[in-house]
Amino acid sequence: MVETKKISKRQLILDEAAKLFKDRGYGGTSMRDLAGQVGMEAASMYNHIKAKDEILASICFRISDLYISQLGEISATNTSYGDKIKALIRLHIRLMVEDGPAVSVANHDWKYLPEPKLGEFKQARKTYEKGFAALIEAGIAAGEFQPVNVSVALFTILSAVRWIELWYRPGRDLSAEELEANIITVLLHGLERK
Amino acid sequence: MVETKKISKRQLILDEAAKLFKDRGYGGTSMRDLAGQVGMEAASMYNHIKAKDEILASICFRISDLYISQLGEISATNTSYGDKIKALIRLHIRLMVEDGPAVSVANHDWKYLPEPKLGEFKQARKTYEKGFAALIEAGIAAGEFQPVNVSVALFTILSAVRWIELWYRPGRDLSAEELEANIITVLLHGLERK
DNA sequence: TAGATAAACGAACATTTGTTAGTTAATTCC
DNA sequence: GGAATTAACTAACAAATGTTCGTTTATCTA
Repeated sequence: MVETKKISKRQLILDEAAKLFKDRGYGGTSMRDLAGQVGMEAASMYNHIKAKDEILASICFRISDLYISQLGEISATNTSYGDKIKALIRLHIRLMVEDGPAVSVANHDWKYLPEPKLGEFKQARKTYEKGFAALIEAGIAAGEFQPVNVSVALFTILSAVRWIELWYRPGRDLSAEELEANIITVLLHGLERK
Repeated sequence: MVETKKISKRQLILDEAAKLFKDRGYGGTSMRDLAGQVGMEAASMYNHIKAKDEILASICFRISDLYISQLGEISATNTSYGDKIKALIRLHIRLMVEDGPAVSVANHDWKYLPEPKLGEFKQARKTYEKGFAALIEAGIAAGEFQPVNVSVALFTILSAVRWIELWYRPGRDLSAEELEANIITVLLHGLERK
């Protein structure tokens, strides 16, 4: 038997769902829309998934798990806090470029998760933010960073990389590497000349 | 006749709509939900508004008009480019704090505008971004700013202030003024110590 | 090859959606 | 005070929603 289906039908549904959710939003995407994109009838999809909101949950938690595990690895490295922050910024950019639609859904449509999934996701996000903030705080304590409000710095960084999804298209005049370098310059060194 | 209704019923509908759209999204908010919040039946609202998407358009264009007119004023002032950028950052923060729900809707739900409104809004946004980018470019040319990619700087700044909506609550331990000062520090001077 | 499982289908379901129609009560105008 | 306008209501609409049902077709297993 030839190995033609490298990707499961379920994964195909999740991938197409991420694209549609990103473009039209969760509520704006009907199961019939999605089925049309996948190439089957809406009813047939229920052989592979349990419900519409299970699709959403699958996408969101895959991304949040990824972020949290990566944060753990980066925190544990033996480098300066500046380097850790840079690594995190690079992680965000890389994930956005490589897994754009899913990241976008995890950023915007998570609020349509039904309880108790909603609470779990919020907690996961908080865990990530806490870990990120701890690095900034330690960097300030070590004298590496300016004594700026930690929450403000955290969200400024998080949102700066989040915007990429709405703007960056692979194959723009800017490579992913240049994108990283420029964002890091602005965030870590500032726009104004010293 | 006593002057009790300082605010029109239409404006009340628009205000409540902005809050609901922000929380549940445009598609996630039904006209019956909105009517319940306003305090009348769904059908009654059609005495004050033409259609659901007209509500969305009203909110979005009020905000975009505001931004564009303010950008014009700030551009025309006789100050350094650093000061102009700071003024714009302050404008974003102030609008977000004072008119949060509407700004949030203009940031997220504009994509559900039907044509031709959608095209008009996109153009308005592009106009604003062009004007903002021109200031950054001029600042670089004048030697005030680092020679960073203009688009990256633009979107890093725009998204940094956009994040406030999801995080800042008036009456937090941080005042609006401190918020401004901290964000400007991070964006213009950078996180790292010089 | 026979039987079992997986995966597709069309049809129908109960709700919910935005909106309109027709009507009635309140307010304003002359 | 009568007429006209405004703004509210109930009822209903057609369309779209997520999902289930029973059935058929394809695929794998023994």
